[in-house]
Amino acid sequence: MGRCEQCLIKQFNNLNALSKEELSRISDSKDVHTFKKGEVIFDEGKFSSGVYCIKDGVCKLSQLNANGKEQIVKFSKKGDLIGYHSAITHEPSTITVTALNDVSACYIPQDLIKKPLEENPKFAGAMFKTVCSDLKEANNAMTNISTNTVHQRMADLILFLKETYGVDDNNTINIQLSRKEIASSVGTATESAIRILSSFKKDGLIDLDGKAIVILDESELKHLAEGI
Amino acid sequence: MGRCEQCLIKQFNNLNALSKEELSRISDSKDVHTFKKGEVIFDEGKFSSGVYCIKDGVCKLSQLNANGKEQIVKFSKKGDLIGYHSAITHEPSTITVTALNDVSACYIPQDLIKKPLEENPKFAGAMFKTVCSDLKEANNAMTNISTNTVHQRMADLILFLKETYGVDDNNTINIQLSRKEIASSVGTATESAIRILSSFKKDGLIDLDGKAIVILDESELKHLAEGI
DNA sequence: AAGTTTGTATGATAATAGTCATTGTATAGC
DNA sequence: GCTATACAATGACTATTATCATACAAACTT
Repeated sequence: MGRCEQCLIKQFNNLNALSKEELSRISDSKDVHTFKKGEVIFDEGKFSSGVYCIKDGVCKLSQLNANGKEQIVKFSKKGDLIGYHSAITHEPSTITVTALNDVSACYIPQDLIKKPLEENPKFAGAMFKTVCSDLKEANNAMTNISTNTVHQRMADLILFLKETYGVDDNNTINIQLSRKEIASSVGTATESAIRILSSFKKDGLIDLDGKAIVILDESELKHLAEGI
Repeated sequence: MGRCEQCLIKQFNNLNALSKEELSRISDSKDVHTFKKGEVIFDEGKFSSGVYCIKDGVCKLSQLNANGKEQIVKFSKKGDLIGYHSAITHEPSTITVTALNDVSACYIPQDLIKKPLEENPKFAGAMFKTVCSDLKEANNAMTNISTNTVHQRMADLILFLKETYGVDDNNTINIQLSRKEIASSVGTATESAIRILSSFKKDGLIDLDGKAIVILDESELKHLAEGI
């Protein structure tokens, strides 16, 4: 197993603010976990006893309402740290994290994160900024869901997926979600999500090939997302 | 003007984690600002050059979408610190803060907050927990807006207002919002909010007297909020 | 390979919520 | 106190979105 000191993933996250000694201590105790597509990494209501640094793969962070409807609140990918909430607040997790494709992640025991958080201002400051940014995104999502139509949010999601995960040579988005997952992210019923994707295809905005989404008219999608 | 060292408000927030020296330095530079009902404390898109500690009053934190629809993302009251986002991230504010009634707040210049944030782990840790808690609430709100009906969210808001601001001897909620503000918090149109409040009154769940809301049947409101 | 399960697609319909219009009612400014 | 303005309430109507039903396709199971 590789050493954290040499790991390139941390260039993408706040662990690069740690000192050599702190990294070395983490490297001695960390453990690489792998999760198959669909597997739950940790569960709403339970304590996550540590923090995961995602090495590869994408996962969804979601919540269930009282009637069992799911809302995806965030996607996390390579470089993201997940599970820090419990480590900071000593409260059970309020979200479930599920692998969307095969995920490998380094598990870092809670203590090894908490100590630098208390003693290393550079690391603490970086983490603080990350949470502030997450909060900003959550507020934006709330306003988006509340004030925009499902059509707008669908266009917005497609653009977000392109922005975040990129496209291949054919302008096909580099991540494949099920229709149910798309619906849970947009905040609508699965049937509505399917219908809107079909109408986007009919209107020449996108092409659909199974779960793959090809972006055909990005500027029109942008107009749609802004409600024009 | 009183000294921060003696101020009782800080018992309710993270400033109590500051050292005597830090508090004294803040006290020397702080400034009490007052805002009339409806006045904007700071604006979406602009930098807030400092942090406010609310001494008295209630304010709303809101965002506008592209079409000018408002979404209230949070209420803040006595003891809350607002405006820390810009101080941490050096980005313009993504929310507008507006006084809902007459507000007095101590303005603390950015530098005096940033220094303890970097050097005082106790204060930094407390602030970190606060932002994590805000994030948790924002995620819950997102799921609530996305998966619950307007009726449920209205019942939820009424219970939240009671929980947060209390009720007087007649079970009247100790804060008065306009119908538009209620609608912007619930995430619906003003007319819909009015209609739902009227139906709650008709069903004996609440009583309405101008802007005042009297809670008559709390347990039924709870059932409603949970979708039962 | 056949059967089972899960996911996708679409029509029909119903529920929900939004918009527009109108009237009445406070509230603020002069 | 009176007028202008904003706020509240409600009806009528429309638009949006969810639900239910069904058909078909894809992906596992054994």
